[in-house]
Amino acid sequence: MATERYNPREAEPKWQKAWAEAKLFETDNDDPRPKYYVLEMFPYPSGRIHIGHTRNYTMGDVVARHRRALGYNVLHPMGWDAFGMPAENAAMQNKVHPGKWTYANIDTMREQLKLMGLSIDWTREFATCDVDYYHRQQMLFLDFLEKDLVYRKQSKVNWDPVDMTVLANEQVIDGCGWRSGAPVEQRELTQWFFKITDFSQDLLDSLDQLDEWPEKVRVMQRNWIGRSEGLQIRWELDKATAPAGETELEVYTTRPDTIFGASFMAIAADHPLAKNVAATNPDLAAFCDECRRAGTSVAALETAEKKGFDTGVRVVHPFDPSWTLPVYVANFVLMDYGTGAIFGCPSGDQRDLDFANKYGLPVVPVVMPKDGDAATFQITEEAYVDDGVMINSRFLDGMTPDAAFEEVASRMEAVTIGNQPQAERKVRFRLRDWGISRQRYWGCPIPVIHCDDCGVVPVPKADLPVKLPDDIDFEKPGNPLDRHPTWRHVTCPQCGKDARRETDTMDTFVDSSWYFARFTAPKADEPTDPKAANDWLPVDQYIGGIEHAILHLLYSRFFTRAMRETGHLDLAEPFKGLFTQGMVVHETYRTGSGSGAQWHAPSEIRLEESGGKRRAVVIETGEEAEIGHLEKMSKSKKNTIGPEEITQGYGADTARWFMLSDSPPDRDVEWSDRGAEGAHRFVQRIWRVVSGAAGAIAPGDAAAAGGDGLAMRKAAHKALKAIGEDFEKLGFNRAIARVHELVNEIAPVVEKAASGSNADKAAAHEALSILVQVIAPVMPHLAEECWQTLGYETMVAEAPWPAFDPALVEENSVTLPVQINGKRRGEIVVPKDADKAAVEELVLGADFVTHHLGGAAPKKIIVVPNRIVNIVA
RNA sequence: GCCCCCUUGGCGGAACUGGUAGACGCAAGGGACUUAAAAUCCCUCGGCCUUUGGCCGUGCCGGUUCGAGUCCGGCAGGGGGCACCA
Repeated sequence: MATERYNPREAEPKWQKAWAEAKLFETDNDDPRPKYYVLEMFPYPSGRIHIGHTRNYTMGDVVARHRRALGYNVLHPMGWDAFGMPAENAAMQNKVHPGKWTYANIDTMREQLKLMGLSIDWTREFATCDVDYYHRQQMLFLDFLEKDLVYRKQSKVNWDPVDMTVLANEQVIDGCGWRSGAPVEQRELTQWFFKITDFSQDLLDSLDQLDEWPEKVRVMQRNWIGRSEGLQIRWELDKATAPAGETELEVYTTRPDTIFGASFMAIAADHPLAKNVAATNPDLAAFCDECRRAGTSVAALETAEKKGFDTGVRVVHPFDPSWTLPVYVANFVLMDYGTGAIFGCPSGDQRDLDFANKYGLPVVPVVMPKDGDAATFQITEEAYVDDGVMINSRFLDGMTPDAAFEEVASRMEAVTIGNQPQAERKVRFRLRDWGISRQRYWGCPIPVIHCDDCGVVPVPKADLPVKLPDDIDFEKPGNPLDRHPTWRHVTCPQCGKDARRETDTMDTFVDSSWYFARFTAPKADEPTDPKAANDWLPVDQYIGGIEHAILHLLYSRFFTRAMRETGHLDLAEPFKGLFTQGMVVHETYRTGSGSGAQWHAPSEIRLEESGGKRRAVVIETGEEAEIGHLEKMSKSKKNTIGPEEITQGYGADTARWFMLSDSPPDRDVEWSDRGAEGAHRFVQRIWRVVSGAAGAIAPGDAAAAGGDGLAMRKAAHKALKAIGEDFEKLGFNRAIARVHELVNEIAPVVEKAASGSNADKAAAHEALSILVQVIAPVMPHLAEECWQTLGYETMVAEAPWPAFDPALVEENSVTLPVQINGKRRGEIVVPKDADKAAVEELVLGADFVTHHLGGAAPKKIIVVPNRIVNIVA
């Protein structure tokens, strides 16, 4: 039967309209069926969607459609992470209001997303820059403030002295501001912080329960929280060298066992002792300034050359009053960590060793391998960091480091100096409180007022929202909120006098730390409807990029706990299942180099192949472009493919199918036109198989089918079982491979069945129905078209997932490979679950076995039931 | 610098919990159909050899095991994160 080609340009809009009219994807909170919440990390509205974005929405959509078919009440919402710097950059460059720019982008991107046929409940959509949303975020802030989860303290920022603005780490390039090029300073500002450290231990312990998270994300979070058990030690300053008013230096260490290997103390440039000495020592003051000019990021500090400056101050060793050690200011010690001071043990730490070698400080080995020789064991270029035995450590000699730790700790705890023990055991966390102040316009205003008399006064809830003013200009440097003529002037809600609004806005990570809760009741007056939040949360399956493995996920875990303390919901962990997907990458095309470099979009390029070498030619100019590496799709490198380019040609289903084929979902996938072509061929093949047979087959008594018909049913039911399991494990690429296998198996049989018995026709109808249902989550439009063609009157999007017949899935015999000495020599067919004795007998009777054994008796026969046989000769 | 991940044919990848390495797809080559092209269908497709068979082969070196892509130790290469990008 001749059939027309499947036309996605016609079918896709048609079915999207049909779904929308039937309101199939609008979710009712009161639906009594079991709930399933699937969520993809919402996008930043940067301008246009490219198919890189759509891959994870497609994954979520497959999960959503599959779960819906399994009978769940599915929540699958979408929104916009809409505050942030790019809007301000656009405002400065294009003189367009950040809000206007953002909402225009959202409109464009929503339309693009809709082309993909995602089963999203659009009635719940919001953007975090909607006043309705940030109004509720301000309510949360006030509740947190009341519960003592928010406070202010001094903290450092990257300050651009020319642009008069605070810079993000990414805006600091080689120590200079990206726009002004001026050297960046570190400035202390009073800023707002969330007390995430209140939950350090709980955030750490609860990771063990998140067993549907990738192990690597849990490891990253564990390291980030960084729990350590150590000793806080007070070192007495040598009176002859101590500056006025200073008597001791407090140091935190996780290795008190190495105390006899100590050869120097290192303190942060901002340590009070450093500041004290610097006041009378201009050279030190200059060195401290230099340290402050380095970036604020750990990576910048750690990769910078290790430098120190001797303060001249000496400390006295706690176990030897005659032993003094120098105190250095060092550029790798951070005031935020521990006490801002460490003792350096060069033999046991590579960084300390490098430092000691540079400044000619002693290196005394204190731990050596168990079988080492204490008399000759030396450390010169490489520190010894492993376990072993203590040496050169007086009363610790011969102990393990662990025992030495205990010994030092208990001796020092027992010594009292000035009414306090000399040392204290302390659990510390690397995790720092979350600084949320941003000196920017395009963010959620922090709802407080500064009054000269009353201090910091929260904005009364009745006065919320504190709205961002619309009339702003980005012409001048600095924060537009600061220099707005009227916005910041208010009366104090407590005393009625003139007061000033807080002009800091919130970190955009705050916006994304509770949006998943807001989706459960997006129109509620309070931040959440606690019943809806508790019913829906935790999110059953959260899908997003690995780049959010630490901050976004940790902040959201904190927020959920804080919202529980303030009564907005009643759970601790927001995301039950987490999946981190890979990116879609594409090669880049560049002409010119350096500052004259120009990037070209794939659509502007023609690829040629000659002599086994690929060449890229710019179509318009004929110029050859350099083919660059596979990179994440980005606007700046122009290596993006938009969904329209696909939907206008092959259709959304082809793009969805291609993006989930081949590459496992947690790895990157390379977009290639050939791959997309291949995916589209398969779309047409399914259409051909289904539409070609549909008119000649009909539902009926499929169970009566034998021979090919039975084989076809077995193939379909086996595939159905396997694909269902793959979808549950998010094994989309495996599911797709199985669909290919299924089509390969049934296509020839279906054709014959069209002219066969009624039982064969029924078997073909059943097999094709199963095929259509298993492809429906990935290729929903094609599936609807096929479903209709097969004679169904309802849509496949609302059809329940079919059940496989266990009898058709079970095999009663199994092919066992037979190895002799670990090499495969042949195979035998045995009944399923045959016992070992029977298998051994069969194996020993096989020709190829007797041939290989050459008459000798086997030493041993290993039979792994239903798996393999290995004969040891 | 620290932490984490990855490495299997020409390419993307499959292989459940240590049990037939290369499923499935892409590309390539050959054939059928066609006046021709597209589309479609069929065959071949890790390497080597003395080819109804055999040897080698999962980044490299070593180990555990009857058996290792999978586990352990070491090394190399590539990628990601590092607190104001989102």
